[in-house]
Amino acid sequence: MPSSDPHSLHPLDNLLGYHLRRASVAMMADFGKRLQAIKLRPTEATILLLIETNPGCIQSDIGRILGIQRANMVPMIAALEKAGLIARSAMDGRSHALHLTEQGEETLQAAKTIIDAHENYFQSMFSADENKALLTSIHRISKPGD
Amino acid sequence: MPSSDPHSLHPLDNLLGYHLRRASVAMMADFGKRLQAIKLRPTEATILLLIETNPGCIQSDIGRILGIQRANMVPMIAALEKAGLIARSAMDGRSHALHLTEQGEETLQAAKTIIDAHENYFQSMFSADENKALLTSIHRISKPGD
DNA sequence: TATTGTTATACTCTATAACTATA
DNA sequence: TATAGTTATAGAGTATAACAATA
Repeated sequence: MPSSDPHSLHPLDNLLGYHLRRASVAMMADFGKRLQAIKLRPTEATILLLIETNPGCIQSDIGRILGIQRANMVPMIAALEKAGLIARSAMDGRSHALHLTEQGEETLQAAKTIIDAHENYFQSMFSADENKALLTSIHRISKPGD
Repeated sequence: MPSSDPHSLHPLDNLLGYHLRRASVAMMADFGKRLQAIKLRPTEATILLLIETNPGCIQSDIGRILGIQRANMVPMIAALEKAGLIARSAMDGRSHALHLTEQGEETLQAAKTIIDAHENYFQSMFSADENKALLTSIHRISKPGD
């Protein structure tokens, strides 16, 4: 096998997909660990952020934004309601508007502090320019339509 | 709430961790879909690459490199052996050297063609300079020690 | 006819604890 | 004492199919 074979020497080294996965796992692990302090999981914190920005949205909206199946949204929303962080009020006969409770807003503020610390921890690995370039590039990969 | 709140307008837009996750999921989905043609899963293709580059390695080595628990390596290696893609030969009484079979080498070559197409599909979103910067940045996040 | 919420289910991936045999 | 392989098990996350109620 020729030594110029791009897979030979370090077969994973130039693979964007592999390192994207490892980086994502590393950040998710750090985020999850930090969120344990307020008994939230990463997806739950993300849902609280979305409800704050889109009060009155329905759980199917959130599922579409986050790429989560409707069926899998059910236990997540139920858990947040049971924990007293969100409230549901009937819109039509089939959908319920979602809002943060007072406790949900308080928890979200704590989550935001954690998110900032977590993001700063990783983003401080890079210069401002590197950071902007990195976010722009990753956006391009993750955006569905673009 | 002040409009300068970085979480308000598009609460996920500036979150590196969120977009890293979405990008990783997008690439993994594409990779997995392409690999179905040769009945491999992403992790299995990665293991074949590592065995080719490190013939005679043991499954615990692979687990350490990929961040997979020893217990979870067992069914993966067993499946690759059952599929006739790898062979095990006793080293000591407790560990087995791993090698690709002929069929395993053939399958790996097909996997490499798929990997190249998959990587090119995503890396063609960027210029050569952008690509290098992106890989360098992601390496920095995913590398354990650095 | 399409959408919302729901249940049930299954499959993958991951994490932990314990055991054995070997070094 | 530490390591390699293994088993069993439990917890997430994710995917599909089906159904009732509603739009």
